[in-house]
Amino acid sequence: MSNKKKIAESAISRLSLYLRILEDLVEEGKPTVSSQIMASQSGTTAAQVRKDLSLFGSFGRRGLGYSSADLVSRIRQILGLNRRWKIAVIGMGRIGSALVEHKGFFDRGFDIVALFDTSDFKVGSNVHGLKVHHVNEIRALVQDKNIEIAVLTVPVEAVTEVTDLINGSGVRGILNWTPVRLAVSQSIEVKNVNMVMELEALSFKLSQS
Amino acid sequence: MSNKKKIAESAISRLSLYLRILEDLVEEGKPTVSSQIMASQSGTTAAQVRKDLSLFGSFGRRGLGYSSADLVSRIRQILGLNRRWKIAVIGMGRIGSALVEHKGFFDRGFDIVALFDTSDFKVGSNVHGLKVHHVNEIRALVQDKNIEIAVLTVPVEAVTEVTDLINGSGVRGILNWTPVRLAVSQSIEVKNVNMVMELEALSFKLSQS
DNA sequence: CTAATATTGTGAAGGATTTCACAATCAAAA
DNA sequence: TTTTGATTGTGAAATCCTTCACAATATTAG
Repeated sequence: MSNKKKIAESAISRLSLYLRILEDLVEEGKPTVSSQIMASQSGTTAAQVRKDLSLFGSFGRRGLGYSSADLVSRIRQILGLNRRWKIAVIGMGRIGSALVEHKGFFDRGFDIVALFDTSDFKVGSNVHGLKVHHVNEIRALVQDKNIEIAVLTVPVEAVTEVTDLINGSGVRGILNWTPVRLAVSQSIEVKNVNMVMELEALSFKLSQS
Repeated sequence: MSNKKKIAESAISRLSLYLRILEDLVEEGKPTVSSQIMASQSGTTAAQVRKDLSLFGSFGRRGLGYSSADLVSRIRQILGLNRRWKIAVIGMGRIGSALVEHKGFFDRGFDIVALFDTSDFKVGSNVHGLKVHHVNEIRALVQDKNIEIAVLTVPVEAVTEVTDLINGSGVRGILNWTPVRLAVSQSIEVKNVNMVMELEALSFKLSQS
């Protein structure tokens, strides 16, 4: 499935947005939708919506618009959401545990199937019905349960140890909550989420005006 | 302070990144730093680093590089971090409460000074030493405490009610954790943080390869 | 004092993304 | 059947962002 055409990151996150909007429209019983409607609901332009979709094919009908239900399944297909993903959460601090108990992931196709921590105090305990394992067991459990994505919520001090364990474990993607650039093998996809950086961007904008 | 020159979002988040790197370098006692070092530590190019900085002035010395400490204070100035920001967290679910207890915000200049929720069950309780107020009190407390930023972690059903209360309350920026586009007055800056969208972007990349 | 080496700041080039604008197509109305 | 109105898909243009490349400037060594 090696697709050569380069797709912009920004196009992908808009697709994610369109998907949510379309699902709502289907729920509301709207059978068709125009690029204009999607644009206004997602805060972009109709041309942008059409261009984004055209990167992957011609899904609409001229003069008529798009079938909402069809577009939902097209976008799910494009984003790789026509299946479920197994994920591990590494780091059972406050944020890690809050994420585990968050229903939103399951609802959208992501199953949290394993939890890890470095502290002996937490290892062995239960979070939301799942046992917390020691990070040393990452490799074994990833292979055993076919886990492809790891959500990393450990403290900065633990990052080196944990990334070493993740490398070569079989994990293919990481959602990194730590404020550290991860030193992982090139083949692992990393997405960084950084609350403080977002607040700093807000701070910049507020200082401008 | 109305600066007309348009600065790219991406440049700002890199600046945030450089700041963290520079602070570490100062800590390590490195008095100067080159664009090359900043680049390799932040995963970009030396030219990009210099261009980013040059958007705001000439902070280095040819042949020598930049003074780490000076650059820290320049970037803090640029990002509006030469002051503390007061923030409110609205929505005391699992994620909201986890954020409140997270030390990282305080450490980097953001003080959580008020908490809100819609549920009578939670209102009146204490989270991390702060009383939880009813969202109806948003306006009064924002004005009283001079709060400028709100972090929104309420469930989707509550978004409309809460954004109505935020509009005109005096809040100037929102860090929005809900998967909903907020209908707020144009003068309010919104930054969206969406865990599921990040996972979907990972899903896309993993499906490509 | 001169040469060698390091490194910034920046205009210009190159590349990527967004917007424009319009032919193509469809349904419904006349 | 023809016209009208809606709407897509997409090259081309415009805009935005990144990279290149080099003059300018600093230090150090000889």
